[in-house]
Amino acid sequence: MGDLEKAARKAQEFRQREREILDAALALFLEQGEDRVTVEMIADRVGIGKGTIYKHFETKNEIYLLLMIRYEEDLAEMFRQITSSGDKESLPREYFRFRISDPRRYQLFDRLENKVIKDHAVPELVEKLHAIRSANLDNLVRTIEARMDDGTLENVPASYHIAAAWALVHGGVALMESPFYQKFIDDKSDFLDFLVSIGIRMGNKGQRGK
Amino acid sequence: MGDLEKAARKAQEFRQREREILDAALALFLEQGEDRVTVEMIADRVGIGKGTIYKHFETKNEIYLLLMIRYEEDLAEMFRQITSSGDKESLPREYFRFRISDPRRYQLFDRLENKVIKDHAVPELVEKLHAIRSANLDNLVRTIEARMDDGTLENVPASYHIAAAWALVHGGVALMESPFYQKFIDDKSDFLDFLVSIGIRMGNKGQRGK
Amino acid sequence: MGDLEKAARKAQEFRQREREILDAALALFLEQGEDRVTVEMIADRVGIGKGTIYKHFETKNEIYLLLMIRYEEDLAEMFRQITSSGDKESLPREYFRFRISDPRRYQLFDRLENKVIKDHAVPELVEKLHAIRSANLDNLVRTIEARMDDGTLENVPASYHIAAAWALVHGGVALMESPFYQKFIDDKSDFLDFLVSIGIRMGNKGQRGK
Amino acid sequence: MGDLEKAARKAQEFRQREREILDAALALFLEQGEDRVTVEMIADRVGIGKGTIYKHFETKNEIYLLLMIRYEEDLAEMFRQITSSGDKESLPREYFRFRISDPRRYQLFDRLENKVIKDHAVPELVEKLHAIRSANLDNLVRTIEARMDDGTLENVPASYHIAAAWALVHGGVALMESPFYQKFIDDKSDFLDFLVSIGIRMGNKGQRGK
DNA sequence: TATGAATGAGGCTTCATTCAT
DNA sequence: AATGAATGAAGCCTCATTCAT
Repeated sequence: MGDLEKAARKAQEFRQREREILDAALALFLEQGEDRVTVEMIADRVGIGKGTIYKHFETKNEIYLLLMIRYEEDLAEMFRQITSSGDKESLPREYFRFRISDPRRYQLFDRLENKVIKDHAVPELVEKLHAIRSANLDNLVRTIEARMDDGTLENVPASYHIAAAWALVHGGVALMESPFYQKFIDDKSDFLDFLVSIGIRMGNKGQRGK
Repeated sequence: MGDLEKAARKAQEFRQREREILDAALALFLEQGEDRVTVEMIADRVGIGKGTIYKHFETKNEIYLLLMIRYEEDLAEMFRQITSSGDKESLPREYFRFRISDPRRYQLFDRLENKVIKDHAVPELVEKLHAIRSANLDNLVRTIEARMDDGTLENVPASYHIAAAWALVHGGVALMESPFYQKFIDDKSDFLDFLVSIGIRMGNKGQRGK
Repeated sequence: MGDLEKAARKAQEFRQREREILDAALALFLEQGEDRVTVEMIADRVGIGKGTIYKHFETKNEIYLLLMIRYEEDLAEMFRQITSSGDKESLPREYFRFRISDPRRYQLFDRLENKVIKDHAVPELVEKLHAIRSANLDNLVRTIEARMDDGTLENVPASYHIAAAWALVHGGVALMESPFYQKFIDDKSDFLDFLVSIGIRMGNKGQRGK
Repeated sequence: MGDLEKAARKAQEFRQREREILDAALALFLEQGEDRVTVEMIADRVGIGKGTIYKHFETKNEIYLLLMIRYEEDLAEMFRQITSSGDKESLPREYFRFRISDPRRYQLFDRLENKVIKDHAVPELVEKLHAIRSANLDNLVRTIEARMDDGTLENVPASYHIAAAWALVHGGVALMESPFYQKFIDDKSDFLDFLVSIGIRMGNKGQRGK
């Protein structure tokens, strides 16, 4: 095996370890809440030393950000696949399906983003995160605009439709994850149908003011 | 002045101080974020010693809870007033108006509740909080049920209507407070109109499946 | 005892503890070198908890500076006493005597000052330190200027005389503290006499160019 | 090319690399201060791996020492050249000129020597350093003694003259490098003239007691 | 020989809570 | 009741050194 090959393998392993760390961190954050998880706990779960984590990430905040960026990049990847498959119509639906698919993570990231921004931590990465998200939303915007041209959707800025859907999803997730409201709703799946039906007709034309 | 009177005054002063502490704590939490606020900072703002705070509250978590309970009790009080004024119809509207009226606080409490529950802290108070909230929601439920009898609202469990509205409000607040989405929406007040219009027709009859 | 008295005593005790911490820190720095001394070691020597140190000082760097400021203030105090005793003539001699009197400390502070400045740490205190030192040197300058008017000293800016003496003292201290040069000089006290004689005639008039 | 030649070339390359490492280390120490420079930074600047450094030096302290030894050996080399050129008279002047020529380095090494000695690190190398320095100083001693025989210099042990000059240089350097004293002296080059004039007449005969 | 990933002891600092006065 | 000094567990991060490849 040549030296070049070796180096490539090493680099690969390094990236693999990075992924392991991020996976472990994410799992722990979800299980115990980010505040309760120390860098040492992450290291222990991966089975490496504390210091090793700092070969991969400068600070704990960077781990937060990288996790969020990875999430947003997964979304971008999904968008790319859908776009190349020609089924642009399904973009918004898939977008929100993705977001809801793992509500705990969704909430975690929301919390983390707020915290990181409040701390003015790692601003370059925050910017990067927002750039990716912006690009993703741009895709959505274009799809929505096409639908407004169809006349299906009420003719307001496309961002309104997206934001409103985002809000409903965000609120729905918070609701379903809240210990209190879980008791308040008897039949969760039935309620979710109700919520989805609201979401679907939310921006439809001819509804307003009715 | 008799001893009894004196004791009564003292007790009153004690309760007054408790209120001051809670007010200071709330103000600081909103200004700086709960993680950045130490018990000492609260004491300093009230102008008392740190130890005194622990004469009133057992732990910092208790302060969190008491703040939330006070909020929920304010809601209960509002409900009582509206009910006694006979204008039961306006209950839901006022409920959500109240929640939105101070979005920062609304989010703070949401965060705190999740944290406190995750920590299994002060469970008696959590229960109390939930009990008050349940009573409040019961009031709403009754009003909503009346409207469904009218035929105005779609005939699903009343909790669905409430929860859906809660979700939309919750999501809307998160949206408007998020640094990222603030940039995404150009004309905030116009968007809010849009969101409100959705909220209003959300559970109206005859919409579903359209 | 009144409450006021009590408070005063407490304040006094607090300041006393501060002094204890500084004394312990200084002793340890001199014994082991500042890099080897941890905050915990200082606390242990005083017989208090680590956290207590941070009630008195914000950072380890602040301890460094406070130590230096105290030293410079002791000098100022000495100056005040000499001035009030009317014997202004002896100011320079006493100044340098003081500096040499504890060479280890003198060197420690020199090292600390350089380090703290390189780290841009606690700039307000650095400024304060320099302000006090400036005031002290101003006193010296005035005395020196008087001597130049006498015609005893060569007529150059007074700061030259002071700085030259400072340099000789600084170098002499470094020499006497250096393990290597200690071996190089056989009879230390004889050499010191030699050095002092140089210092004394250093700035005398009519020497230059000879 | 024979195996022997190859081995020789390898050995030479190895020594060359050692020099590169030391150069990089010195440059970094001067730029950033020794405490801020990690072994990794040195390796990066040379463009090699961190581990390689440990093939050349056992510890970071050894790097310190080797740097100082190299400096002292450069001095020895200079001495050898001057001696062979027959101009022994200029030895002391050149010695001090050399020391002052790079004041930052001079101070760095002083700091390092003190640190290393305090840590009892690599005693063999410390000894070696001191041996070379002793030899260098012996050369100086002999020159000085010749001058005392001339009657130019006051008749004290030669080491006194050397040590006194060393002290003045050391102090002068500290002065000129100190942020504080830099402000204290207005016209630096004028002051340096003053200091040099002191140095020149410092040990001259017939001055003492004046 | 060269590498650089991995290590983990060790340092600084924070802050909720306690307790003697 | 009120105080605030004292505590120490706990967290984040650094970096010289090791060692398997």
